[in-house]
Amino acid sequence: MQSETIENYLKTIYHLSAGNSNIVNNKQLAEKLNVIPATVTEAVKKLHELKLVIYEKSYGTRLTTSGSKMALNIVRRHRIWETYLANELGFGWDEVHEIAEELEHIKNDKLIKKLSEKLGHPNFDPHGDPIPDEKGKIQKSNFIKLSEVKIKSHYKIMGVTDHSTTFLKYLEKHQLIIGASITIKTIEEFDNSIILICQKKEVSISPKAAECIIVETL
Amino acid sequence: MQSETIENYLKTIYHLSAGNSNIVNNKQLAEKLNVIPATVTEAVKKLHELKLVIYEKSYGTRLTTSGSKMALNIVRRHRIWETYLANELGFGWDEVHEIAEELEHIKNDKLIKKLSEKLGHPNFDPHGDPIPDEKGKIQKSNFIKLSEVKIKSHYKIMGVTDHSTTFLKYLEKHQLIIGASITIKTIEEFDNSIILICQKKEVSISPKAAECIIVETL
DNA sequence: TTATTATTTTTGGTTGACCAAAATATTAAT
DNA sequence: ATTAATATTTTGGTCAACCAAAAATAATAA
Repeated sequence: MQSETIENYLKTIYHLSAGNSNIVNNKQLAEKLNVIPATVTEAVKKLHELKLVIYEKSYGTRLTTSGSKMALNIVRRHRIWETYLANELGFGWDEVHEIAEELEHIKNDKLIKKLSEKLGHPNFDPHGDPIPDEKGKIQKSNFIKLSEVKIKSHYKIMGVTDHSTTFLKYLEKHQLIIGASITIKTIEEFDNSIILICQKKEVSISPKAAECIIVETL
Repeated sequence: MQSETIENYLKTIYHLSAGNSNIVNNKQLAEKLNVIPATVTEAVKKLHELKLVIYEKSYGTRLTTSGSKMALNIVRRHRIWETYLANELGFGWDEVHEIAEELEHIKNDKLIKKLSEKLGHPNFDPHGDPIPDEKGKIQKSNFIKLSEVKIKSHYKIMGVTDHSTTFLKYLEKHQLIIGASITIKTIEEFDNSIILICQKKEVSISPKAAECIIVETL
């Protein structure tokens, strides 16, 4: 198995299992990786052989300790590059994800070390996502999804979990900026839309979008 | 054909034909690309189909205009990255080549543009090799190989054509530094070694090494 | 100009990553 | 518990990039 293929599978399993070692099924994986489920079956069998995942037939796949270590390393590389592109090279935070998808596969520890150094060893990328350190440790915080907030409370927008250009454009349109403080006004009974105050403006956010926005409890 | 494979073939053909459209043969190509000649035959046939090279059976291969354009673009990316790694990230000039071999395949024009911009649009990389501009134009200069110098003349060391670590270590050992001024003392009749003065020290350079060192006539 | 050597090409085969369609499992619904 | 709907796996096959060995071609030397 090619190292880039392995990395893409591990990374995707990691994301789908939400960092924990939750079980991931073939269909989800196939969708994210743009292949058909049959291809995933083949792949996870091989990853099992390599002891990077535990694959249980017709049930699902989860990362082993060493698979998880590798995944965290890829996530680190990705997020370091994203941060570097945004902070040092002046890319917009809606542009960096795509480029980082390619850059993350360059395997040179010294390179990542230098980039991290230059950035002052950041713990979060421009999307607000945490950057694992060299050992894979993630700085955890009291971040929750916007869909989980309580009414009348105050939060700070910290990041997103969807990096698609369409979603980032949506945020821009609604003037939701990373770092902005928000107050939850109400939550619509009808459709669970969240009405919040951001930069003095009242904004309505759909439940789908709220699932993808990370806020910090203030 | 995969884009990375194409790029590696074009780049190698470019280098072996010394920038001109000289004919390159399969054996040379195979050696540089670490494949067997039979594999090269297959590949150049396909590149011919793609109109990136002109391949004449049992004779050799040369770049077409569009193949040359692509090759120059790859060379540009490679050298921009080398320069960036050395100048902005503090890598040694003997380390950058290897990393740039990977980075050169990331296709994002804006990225290279930003890097070049940050570097002040350099025309030469840390090895002294010229960096083609966006249009593929190479800044030419009165550079010659150290093996072609005249006795008693003065030159400046501008770069090398061999980027192997062993060679770069050799240079360091002989205190040959990019940018240093040198004077040719004599050329040994016996073996064509070049005796030169560099940083007040007398150094003897073998013909083989002299082939790989680029100097500028002062 | 033939013989020898070197290079190139052809032929047949492998491996990795994929797919389509058929066959099994699993899960959910009646 | 049986059927229907979903998800998974198996089977057979493709395509790109490679190799080994044999055959063909070209270059060089005798």
